[in-house]
Amino acid sequence: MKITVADCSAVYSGRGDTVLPRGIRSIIVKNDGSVSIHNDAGIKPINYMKEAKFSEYYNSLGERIIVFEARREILSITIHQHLSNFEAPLMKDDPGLQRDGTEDQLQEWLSKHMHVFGNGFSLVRREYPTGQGPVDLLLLDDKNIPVAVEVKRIAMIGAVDQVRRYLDALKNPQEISNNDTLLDLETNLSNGQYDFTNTYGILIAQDIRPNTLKYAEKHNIKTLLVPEDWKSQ
Amino acid sequence: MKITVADCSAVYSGRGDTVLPRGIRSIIVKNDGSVSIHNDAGIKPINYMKEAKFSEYYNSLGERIIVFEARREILSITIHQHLSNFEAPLMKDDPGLQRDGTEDQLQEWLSKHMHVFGNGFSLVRREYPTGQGPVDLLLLDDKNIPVAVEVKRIAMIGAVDQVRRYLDALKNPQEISNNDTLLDLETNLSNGQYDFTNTYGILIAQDIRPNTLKYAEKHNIKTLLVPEDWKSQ
DNA sequence: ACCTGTGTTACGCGG
DNA sequence: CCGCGTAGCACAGGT
Repeated sequence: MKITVADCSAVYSGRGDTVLPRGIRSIIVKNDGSVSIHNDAGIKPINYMKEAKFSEYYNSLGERIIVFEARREILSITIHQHLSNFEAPLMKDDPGLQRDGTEDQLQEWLSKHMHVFGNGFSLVRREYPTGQGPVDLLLLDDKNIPVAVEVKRIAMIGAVDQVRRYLDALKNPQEISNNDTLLDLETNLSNGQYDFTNTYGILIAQDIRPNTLKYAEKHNIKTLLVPEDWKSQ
Repeated sequence: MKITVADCSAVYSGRGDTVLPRGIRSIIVKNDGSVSIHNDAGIKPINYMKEAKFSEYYNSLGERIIVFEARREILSITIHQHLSNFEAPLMKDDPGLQRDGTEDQLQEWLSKHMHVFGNGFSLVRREYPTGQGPVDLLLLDDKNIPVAVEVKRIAMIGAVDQVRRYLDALKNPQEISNNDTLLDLETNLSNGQYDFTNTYGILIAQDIRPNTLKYAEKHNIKTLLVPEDWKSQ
């Protein structure tokens, strides 16, 4: 990874359009071709582009212009004054980050601890396809009614809408989306055994925001909190 | 901004929990106290924390441990081997990025080009409060029916849900959210003049994804595309 | 401080 | 390549 400190300006065009006025910043070019222009605050770069190829030119003032290109995007950096350089030789294959308590782990844990949902609940399958994307968990309750469960670490209003979409799709299986996978279709067909007419939704999370709680209630979606010590159960 | 290259490992605990195994990386500390640990690929740092205060210790192996703390978060970096250092003196106040074609600009432009919506449309107001957050534009159509318009650059499925929430809130103004601002309430009261019983929604964007189009149709929300050359009109 | 919405979100996964 | 969903999302703007 190579760092250049320079008085520079930049123009980006692609997914959006931005202009970065002249100023002194760090330009970081990584081994995979990713570039970022950083100022002296915050986490995110001001301008950036990933896995790009670059070429260099000189303008009429003799200033160096570096053009990064990829995927119908272009980032052009003008070096008005080069200040310093630094080379950081890093690892080729970083072992990478290990996350803990992710939604996926929570989903896995819940699939093995049905009692959290109440008595008589059983798992049909994780990531059950609905035709509007897979629902996190499909359960059967004590009356054998299928239940669509959305799992979140922090549940915000969009999570309720997700459940509504899934329930909608489960109740109206005739609506077949272009984006359904073969798996979707096969599963739905082979699972004609499930009667979704009375299906309902549960939103379960470690934290549910007050507005989200209200919104869920309004749309008859049940809400549950995950036991705080779930990881140690 | 100070860059340290080191063989390091890290543990983060706060909004989530992560462990970063030992490896050679760049540790960037910015002037506002933000830290990021970067590997040699991609745009995002592996670990990071913003505007944190740090303190240093040495463990029994004589390795330096830097602990960053803020807002009930903690990031602990162990320096197994220090490799190099670099200081990049940047500007205190960066002029910052100028964006073009943002949703806000698009909204502004649309508010002045009602003809895009059809004949006889007029603007009531931008950011009209609904009790479920402000709708981007509130219009009156040729029959004086209020129309809730959601503006997006790229419209995905969540945008449709947003419109549904707004319409819902407009049709049922008795539901007063905790998060309504005074402005919300005042405006809603003073605008009892509008009859929302027949209100409907329009989703307008530069790009609407196929699934989103279908989903909008299903819920009787109209969709419109912004003229591609809107910026030059 | 929390909540809401945008972003060139980035990133990973699946098709 | 697109579509979808998560993220320690970051960040700005409001209350």
